[in-house]
Amino acid sequence: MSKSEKTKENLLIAGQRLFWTRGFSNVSVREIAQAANVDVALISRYFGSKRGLFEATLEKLPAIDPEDFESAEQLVDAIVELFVTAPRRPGEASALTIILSNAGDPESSEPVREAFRRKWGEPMDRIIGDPAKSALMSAAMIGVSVAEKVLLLQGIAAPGDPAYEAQLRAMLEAALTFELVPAVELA
Amino acid sequence: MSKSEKTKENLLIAGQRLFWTRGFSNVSVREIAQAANVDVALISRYFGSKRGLFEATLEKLPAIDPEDFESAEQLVDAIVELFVTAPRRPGEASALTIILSNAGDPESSEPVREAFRRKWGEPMDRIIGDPAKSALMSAAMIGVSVAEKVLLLQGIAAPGDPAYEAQLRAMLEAALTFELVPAVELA
DNA sequence: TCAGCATGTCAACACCCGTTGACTTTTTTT
DNA sequence: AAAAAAAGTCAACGGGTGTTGACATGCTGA
Repeated sequence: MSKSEKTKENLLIAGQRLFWTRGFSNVSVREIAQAANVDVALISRYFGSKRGLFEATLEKLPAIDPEDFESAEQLVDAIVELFVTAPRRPGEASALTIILSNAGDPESSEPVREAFRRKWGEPMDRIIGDPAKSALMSAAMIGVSVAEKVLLLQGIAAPGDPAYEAQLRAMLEAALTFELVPAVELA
Repeated sequence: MSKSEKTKENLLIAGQRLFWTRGFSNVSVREIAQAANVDVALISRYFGSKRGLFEATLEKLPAIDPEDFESAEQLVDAIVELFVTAPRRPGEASALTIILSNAGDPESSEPVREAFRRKWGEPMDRIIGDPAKSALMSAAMIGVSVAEKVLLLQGIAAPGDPAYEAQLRAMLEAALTFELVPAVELA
């Protein structure tokens, strides 16, 4: 790897960590440069602009590959891994945090939305077949994440709790079989 | 109403509209002042600071009163009204949008979280009895809102669709009866 | 060795931010 | 009508923002 490739990589890693947790507008280029041990000017040089670096980090998001799945049920495991297990590994932020921390900013929410659609939304639609159920599963994951990370609600099992993953899995399966429109009758 | 009360009111209305839709850090005091036809300096004068105005707008959020409910089931109607019907009235932003558009900003997410807890979270806990189910209902509403407003997912019935409200109601009722930990068995 | 390119450094740019204090205007009270 | 209080105006402050271009340094091939 050439020298410049190495500094590009450093900027990407630092940008990823900061952008993904605090959102585009809440992180400054100088802060990223300092975290990457690199001069600020190099961000504009190598990525064109702050936004360019942001979009480059989005490219590093893991994606769902429809080829890997034969049934919708198999998807649940992958989603739990992608949205819950992986983010807990050191250095890997939650994909959902990105969505949330950029929700209010029109400039950054658009590339985030596009990345989500391309990397997860469309593959999930393809696997599940029904866009409504696919959307509902996304909604379930997002809802729990917001409740846990933003509102800091008690009651939902803590992420450290071994029951947490099972609970999310159950919610996803419920979403998968949830009868949409008209409303279901419940006891 | 005295003259100053009127301009305070104008600032609150403008701040409400802008803060609640675009988030604290994505709105400038000059923009609010212009929208309220008022000088910028008056924000600091009347509310102490930008943050002071922000917190003052949060006080105008509608609240849930436990006195009004005898059963958890009655709550579903109120939540749908509060989070779905009311925001569609002109000038009233969604309470959920506030949560989302401030999720990435540590400074503003704290007062938002506090307001949420005081106005909705605790009353809901009181009515439902089980904090886990209460949290799950919040999560359901949030998830659907993010899917609809942020990710712009297709598949979930559009807000204009008469089926939309019934669908949300069904989701809330499902959350209310959803068996948490251990995972439920589904067909 | 020296030219040429790649890479990194630095200071400055124009701009926007929230906040402040001195000032003028308007309203109310004496 | 004069004095006092309230309300509003304006310019400037220090500081942070992303971006740029001139310059210095490093490395590489002729």
